[in-house]
Amino acid sequence: MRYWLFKSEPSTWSWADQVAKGDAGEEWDGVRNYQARNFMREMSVGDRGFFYHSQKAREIVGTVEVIAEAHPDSTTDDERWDCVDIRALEAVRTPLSLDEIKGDPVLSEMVLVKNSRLSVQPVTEAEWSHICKRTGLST
DNA sequence: GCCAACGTTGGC
DNA sequence: GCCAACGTTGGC
Repeated sequence: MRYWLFKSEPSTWSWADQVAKGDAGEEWDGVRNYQARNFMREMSVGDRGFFYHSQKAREIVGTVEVIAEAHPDSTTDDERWDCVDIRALEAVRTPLSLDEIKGDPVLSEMVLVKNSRLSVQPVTEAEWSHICKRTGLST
């Protein structure tokens, strides 16, 4: 299993929106960046990811599971763009802020810190378990 | 609200 | 195929 991070502006698509979709989940559509798309094409059903709020919030708020492999993005006819489907798994007990991530030696090399503009990105197993521990997630 | 960083587009 | 111009994202 691999680990990822999905970034979203809460005003566009928030954790609460994702939770409201329940186990049926929802397409992670609207990605128009090749790097982010390529990562989605690498995903398998069962992969886990963090859900991160960008802009004003800037914090990890929960975990998600990939429930469908990459398929054409239904919001465009442009066949270049694929996306996966994800469902909400678990909310963090306390959100982990970007400042805390930057200040943590284990996490300061995260893609989130190094390439802040990438909206879908890989997370290492070490980063995953460390964040789960810090935020009270069951992994 | 500003601006740096980055990605994309299009002219040459 | 290079690079300038432009648009977008997201942290501050």
